[in-house]
Amino acid sequence: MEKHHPSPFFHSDDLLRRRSSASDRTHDDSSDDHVKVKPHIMEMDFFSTDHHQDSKINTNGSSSSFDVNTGLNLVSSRTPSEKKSNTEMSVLKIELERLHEENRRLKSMLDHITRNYNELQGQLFMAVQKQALLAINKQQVNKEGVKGMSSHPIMSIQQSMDPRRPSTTLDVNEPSATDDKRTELSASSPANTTTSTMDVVSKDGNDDHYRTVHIQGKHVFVEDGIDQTCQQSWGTSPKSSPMVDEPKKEEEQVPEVAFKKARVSVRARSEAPMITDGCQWRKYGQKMAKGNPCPRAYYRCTMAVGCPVRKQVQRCAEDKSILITTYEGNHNHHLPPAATAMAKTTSAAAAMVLSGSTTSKDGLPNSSYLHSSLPYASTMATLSASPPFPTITLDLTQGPNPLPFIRPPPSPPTFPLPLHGYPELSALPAMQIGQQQQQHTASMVETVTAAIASDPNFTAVLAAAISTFMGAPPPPLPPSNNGNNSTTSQAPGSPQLPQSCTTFSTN
DNA sequence: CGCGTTTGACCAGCGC
DNA sequence: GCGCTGGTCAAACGCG
Repeated sequence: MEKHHPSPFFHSDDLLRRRSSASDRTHDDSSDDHVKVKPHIMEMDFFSTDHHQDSKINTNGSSSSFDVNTGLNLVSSRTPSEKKSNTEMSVLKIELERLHEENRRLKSMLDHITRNYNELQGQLFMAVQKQALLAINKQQVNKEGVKGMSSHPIMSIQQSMDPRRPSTTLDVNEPSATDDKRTELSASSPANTTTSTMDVVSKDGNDDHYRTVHIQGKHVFVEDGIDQTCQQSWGTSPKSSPMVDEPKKEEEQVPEVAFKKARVSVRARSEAPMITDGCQWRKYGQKMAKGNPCPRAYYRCTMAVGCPVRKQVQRCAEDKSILITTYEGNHNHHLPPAATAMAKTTSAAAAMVLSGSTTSKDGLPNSSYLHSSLPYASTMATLSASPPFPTITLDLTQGPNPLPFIRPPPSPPTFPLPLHGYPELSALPAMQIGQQQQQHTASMVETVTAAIASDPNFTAVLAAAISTFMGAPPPPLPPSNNGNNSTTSQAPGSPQLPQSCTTFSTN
């Protein structure tokens, strides 16, 4: 259905290359001619009306060589206007050459920048998670050392119990404001109306103890709980899906299993029935889901035979303009260039999630959980996880507090978002990284979340990152392979990750 | 005719 | 055990 188009860069470059190839050829010819064919030039000029030789020679700006090469003193037979046009042609060719070179330079620069961006983005989110967890540990230490922390502007700690299992949770800032077992590390700087949230789930050394970090605006909520993914298998139909029995070894790799079986979904406003994410999908079913008048559509990846990746697309019952798409499963093939670009862009960021598992403690849909517990839920992007299917949810919907200047374009949504279309995305992480090295935890978190809040598509890219990283082709394999090598390719050295668990849609 | 979508049937898991 | 629900299958259908 969805056809991916070659990158505009490729197009323009290709065009340029093709255009310039003519000049390349003539250029080479000329040089060759100068060296080797020179003895024959006389004959060629004598019988040919082709002016290439002349123009080549003229590029040297030496009209005398013209006479010498031909030996026919043809100059005298040319009109001044012909000479002039030849000169102009040469100039144009040189200019074309120059542009071609410049284009190549810019292209390599772009590659370089993209690579750097990927790395930095990954580092950024690694740092966010690290800092958040660091802050938790700090609080736990404080909690043990100091009692009555509620007077602290940032921290107040509250012990609570997980419904299923005792766990230590921290409730900071407003202990009585919510019953959620979470810790909020609040940066003190006020008045940032743009908010966005991101949930990061990590695991402790303890196998079944997980920690969810919600980032909302300037606040970081930390949530402890039990990791169910180690005990619970995820998947669709155990009977049918080839992905289930595909790699049975996965079952032995507990943490990876948990991650592989994660889902990633995105809530976003979109009028389009489905979003373009770089993969090809075939609809295989549609169902009416309970509590939602809109049917849920089931799609299967058709980019490779037997690719187990599926996705569900459904409109939100409360707001039909919101499209909820959920990806699950692992691609067993190389991603198309569009998806690969997205994967590259964001794969590093997913390393953050990799460091833990993707799960959360309660079985509630995280969107509702977050929306009920977070004041700006409708305007923020949320990335969360929830059992029984560990699901990373990205909420890109914008509600009563829209960000007028950063609204996504109204055109049909297409993922991955072309980075070059969002130049600020390239600049931001590097900026933030530079700041994070110098600033306090709180301000770092603030910076990060502000960056996320400043552009919903940044979050989209992040979500894409995580989901695509989970489904990204092994790094050593060449990207942009459209050839759907349907061999199950797991990088020998790289962890097995769920592939392309992503859902995208924008306005 | 091939490919993708539609749609009812079927199956499994879960809760009562 | 039964019913509900989610997920998948596969035959029928439509379109280019």
